[in-house]
Amino acid sequence: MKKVSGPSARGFYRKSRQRERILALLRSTQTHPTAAWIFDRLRREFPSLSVGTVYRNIAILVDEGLVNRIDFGSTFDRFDANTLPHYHFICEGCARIIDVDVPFDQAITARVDSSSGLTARRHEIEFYGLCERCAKER
Amino acid sequence: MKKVSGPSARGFYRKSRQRERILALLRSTQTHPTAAWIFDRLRREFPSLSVGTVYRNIAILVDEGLVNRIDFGSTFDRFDANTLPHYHFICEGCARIIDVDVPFDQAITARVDSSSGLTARRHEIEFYGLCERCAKER
DNA sequence: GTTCATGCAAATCGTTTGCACAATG
DNA sequence: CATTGTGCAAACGATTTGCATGAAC
Repeated sequence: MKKVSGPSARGFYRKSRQRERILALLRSTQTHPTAAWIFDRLRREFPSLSVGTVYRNIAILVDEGLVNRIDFGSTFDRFDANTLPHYHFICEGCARIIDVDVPFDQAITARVDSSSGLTARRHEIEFYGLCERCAKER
Repeated sequence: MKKVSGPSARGFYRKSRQRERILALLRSTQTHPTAAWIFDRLRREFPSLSVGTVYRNIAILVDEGLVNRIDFGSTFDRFDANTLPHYHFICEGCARIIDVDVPFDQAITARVDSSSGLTARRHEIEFYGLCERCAKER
């Protein structure tokens, strides 16, 4: 249970044309692209681009705080037999997922204005921070 | 952009000792196990257990609504250059992720009672439902 | 000139699947 | 006995990594 931080917070990165373009691409769209999508787009400009470069640069951009990775801080699926509505706390130190006793608030789902064309049926909340154990270790 | 539903909602599953134990295991813990963790535990009881069986049974349990899969309905990572706090809408029809204009409510983070030992620093919300396009197709 | 980023390809890792056999109903 | 579940191993798909070369500073 690890794999939480970025590539290496060494702080200094040389600039590269490829990374500049990846960031520009991500900033130019409202969608939430996958690495494959980015690769496909940029291949036109950089005919010899490789997927490794895309992944490495995304990791750097995430490390720099310019881009967010949308996941649960975990690469593999997790499962939960608690089928009652409840929220999760994800520890940024150890990646544990913990049920929180924050009351489930069904009214939040209704905050999505249906005039947007979106029909929200449910919602989930994840809280991020440090669990007791990890908070002490720092 | 697909892969949204379960194995096959054919509705009938024979019972199996392995699946019963997987469900019992998931119900016995507050953690949110990965398939590997389950496999490792059950290997003791079923020395010839295979990972395929674990995955197949989890899929069945999810299909039956007895277990939830914790992910974003997507197998690959997605990225977002919008670093301002905002919420996401995930379409259960096409798996698209859409920014919603629900006002960001920082107060929600404070709902995590610090007496629980958890230190929440931020939160995220995902709304699930159907986007305009998918709602029409049904 | 030294260091870091790139391209290429192979490796890794979580998950899925085809097949022959065992268990269920 | 007809069908579904299991184990095994191979296949898969997304992501990562080692290495030699090229770009950045």
